[in-house]
Amino acid sequence: MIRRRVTIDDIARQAGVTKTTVSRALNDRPDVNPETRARIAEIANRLGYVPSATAKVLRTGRSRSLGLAWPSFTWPGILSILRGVSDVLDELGYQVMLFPLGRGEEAERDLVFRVMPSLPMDGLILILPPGMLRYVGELANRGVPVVLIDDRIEHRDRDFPSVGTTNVMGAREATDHLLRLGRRRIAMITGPMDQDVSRNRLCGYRQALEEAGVPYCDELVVHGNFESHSGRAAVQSLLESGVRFDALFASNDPMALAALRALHAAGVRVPDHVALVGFDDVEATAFTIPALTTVHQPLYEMGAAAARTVVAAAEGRQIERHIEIPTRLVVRESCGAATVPD
Amino acid sequence: MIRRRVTIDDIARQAGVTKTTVSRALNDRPDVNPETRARIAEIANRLGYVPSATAKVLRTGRSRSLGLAWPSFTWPGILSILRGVSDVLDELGYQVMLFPLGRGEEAERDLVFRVMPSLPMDGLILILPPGMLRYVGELANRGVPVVLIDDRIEHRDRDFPSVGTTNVMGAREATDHLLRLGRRRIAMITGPMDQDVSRNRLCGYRQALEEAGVPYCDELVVHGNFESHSGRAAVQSLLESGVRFDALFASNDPMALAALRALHAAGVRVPDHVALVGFDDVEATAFTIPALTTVHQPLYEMGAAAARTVVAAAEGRQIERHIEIPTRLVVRESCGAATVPD
DNA sequence: CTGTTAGCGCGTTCAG
DNA sequence: CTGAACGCGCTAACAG
Repeated sequence: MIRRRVTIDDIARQAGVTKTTVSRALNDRPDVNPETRARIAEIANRLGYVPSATAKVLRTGRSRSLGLAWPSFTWPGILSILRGVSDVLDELGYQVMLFPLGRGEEAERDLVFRVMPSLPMDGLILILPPGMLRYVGELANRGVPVVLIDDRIEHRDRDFPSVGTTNVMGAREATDHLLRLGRRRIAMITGPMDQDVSRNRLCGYRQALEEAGVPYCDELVVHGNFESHSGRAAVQSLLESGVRFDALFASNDPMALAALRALHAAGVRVPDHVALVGFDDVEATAFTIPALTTVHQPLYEMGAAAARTVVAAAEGRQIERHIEIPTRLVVRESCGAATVPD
Repeated sequence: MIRRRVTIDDIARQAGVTKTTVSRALNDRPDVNPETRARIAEIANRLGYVPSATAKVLRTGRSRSLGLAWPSFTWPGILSILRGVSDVLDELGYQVMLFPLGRGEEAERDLVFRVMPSLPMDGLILILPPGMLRYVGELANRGVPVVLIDDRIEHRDRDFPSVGTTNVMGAREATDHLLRLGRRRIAMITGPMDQDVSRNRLCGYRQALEEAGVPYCDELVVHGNFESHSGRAAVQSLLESGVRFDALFASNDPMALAALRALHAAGVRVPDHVALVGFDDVEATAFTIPALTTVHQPLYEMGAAAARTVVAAAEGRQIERHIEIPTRLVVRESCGAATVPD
């Protein structure tokens, strides 16, 4: 059985006032007689009144809901971000609407020119692969609060605020960890060098070596592309080249996992012969044997920070242009910890 | 610079007609002069008109958007479901709003009594942990289309339609695979026996044995609780009991992964000494050495099916009460395949 | 402290 | 084929 929706008019009638007064009372506005307010609250409650978000939006232009644009196809890490966003927004009383960007550029255009103007979103959180920022700048022009989450880019001063992480420092800590364990011939598998993130992680690696006074050695650095198979290829090429190495730092976990497997297949023992470190802290790293030491990306926290930022912007508060959340080294078994000096 | 929103009134004025006509033209209604229609379309386009979803909802009561209630805290599998839902809804032109249920029962009540009546959702997809179905029945009463996704319950005839999977058959196939490989002493780690899913998977195991004429053996069955550590405990208890076994079927992957590790630690070789199979096909299973054979849960497809179903219901079409999507055995290395007879 | 009036943008009668 | 008038539910001037 479907009964008609209870409106402020119904309450007004029962309370013997106008809907204006009801509206004021229910929204905790000043200038309402405490008694009247109480009476209205009681009636609203008794009638099971629930405000119509739609009508409110139409009138006020604000909806307490945000869009979350995500590349639905990729990468499990997105789940952590989503959780971070969702938890914070839930707490702040905001709703989240999901916009998959799987269709690529067309989807982005749709979002910017059709969906956002149509739907009542107070702001937008973007989780975009690098290079997909074709149209979203337009939103910033239009005054829509937008925050970008990207573990790959450490950019300030772009079109809109962003949340990132410390790729350089993460890589430096990882490398440093290997150095402290006494490893000196540390090989590295990079990501695709046209991406900031790859350059940054390589940079961190070099910094650590330099600080430790260990010479950088070109033949120890092999280029990968963040895909699993390139991790395997990298190991093969290292082994074939005959270059000696006692540690391996892979720029991301999929490559590290593949490397582990390739080393295993070649009879190289981890961590005895070669200590291995990855980057990202994907779920699987905890389950391999040996479990993989890796650099944890604070994705949950990044999502949470982005959510807080965009809400702040939507509510007209001042916000930071760029927030950077530190990575954290997760030491597991693949480095043969135990013997850490300090 | 913020310009005022373009409305049908603006178009009407330019076209020299009323907004009534514009509305009709833009919504592909009959009874509009083709010329007028074309002219209106042209003007709308030129002005960059975007309909206000809010106003439409207020007027029509339908929003082309659905709610997706999810227990944000748990289980990576949720990502696949989310993708399935999101992809289908994107294709059908529906929006998805996320409702985290992390706060538990209170969150559910909120959703049912505050959020759904307030927001203009045409339907709701529920991903709920078993036992959390306290208030949602009320939505069904109110005529809101609701579909439940649950890999754990194979229930028909409940309050609302549901999408599930074939736990019994999946377990039977897994066990059968081990039998075909010549294993006869197949141990099993169950889930918590108060859950349907655990009973079903055990049931599948027994069916397979029976069909193969292999006697069911009580001391080969150890009870776990789906948590990692219970997988380790189960292996320890099997080893300590001294019972001979040449295969192990774990009721889910976390337990299987832990079991792999425990066997490894005890010097038991997988698959040589013991063939191992899990259930769920979580990401990590592909990365262990040996990679884990497991039963794939069609989570993506379940999400997709649920989305299609709830849309159908929202649009007044007839729907099935229960959809069951088959599991699929993913053969990797932990059973020592190769020698499969047929 | 409260009521009157107006309108957010749209779809839908009911007349022509 | 088209227009006039109305209302979805709510908030915001402006009066009193």
